[in-house]
Amino acid sequence: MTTPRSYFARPALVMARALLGDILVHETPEGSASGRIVEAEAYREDDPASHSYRRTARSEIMFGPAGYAYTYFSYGLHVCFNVVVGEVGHGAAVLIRALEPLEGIDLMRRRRGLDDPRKLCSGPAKLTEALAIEMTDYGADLTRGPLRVERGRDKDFRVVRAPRVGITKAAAKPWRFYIAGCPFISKR
DNA sequence: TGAGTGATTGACT
DNA sequence: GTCAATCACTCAT
Repeated sequence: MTTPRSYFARPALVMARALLGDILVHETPEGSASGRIVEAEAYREDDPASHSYRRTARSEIMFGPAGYAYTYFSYGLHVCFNVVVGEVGHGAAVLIRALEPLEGIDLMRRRRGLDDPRKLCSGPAKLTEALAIEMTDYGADLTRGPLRVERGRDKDFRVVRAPRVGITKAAAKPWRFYIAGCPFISKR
């Protein structure tokens, strides 16, 4: 299954909400793992909290075509995963913060060293570990291929809009979206 | 060339 | 609630 690039070429705030209920899949030699996106945050170039606030080598990919992976290394030990969104020339992306594990749960358990499904993907650096997403996935095409986003069928849920998590700049902007009542979102 | 910073997590008090 | 781990990136010398 593939997802058209045009799906991703919409503004960050629209996409942060639209991606909820979609499925993130990663197929590796160890097996396939996937999860339903239940929490996401929007980042834009006019936003001091965004890596694209300054256009640099690292953030350049956010200004290119939508539907590619932007991964970054955080706090010296974590990888976080973003979906590049919006029109070419706009530095926009959506940070995927939490998944509801669907496929390959035993594989995720092994990678995370945990049993509780609620803790496997309930944070931006947790889901990358569970799905084995690494810096080598920087720039991966998410419309097709081993690491991809598939459109979800069930979108029958209520969405909560709230301030983003863990940032110091522009912390008041309510650009975090998550599925109401979902037990798989990150806390705080 | 080097210091400060950070879209985090997990262990410990 | 507090704090260490640990490094790529950014900006200032």
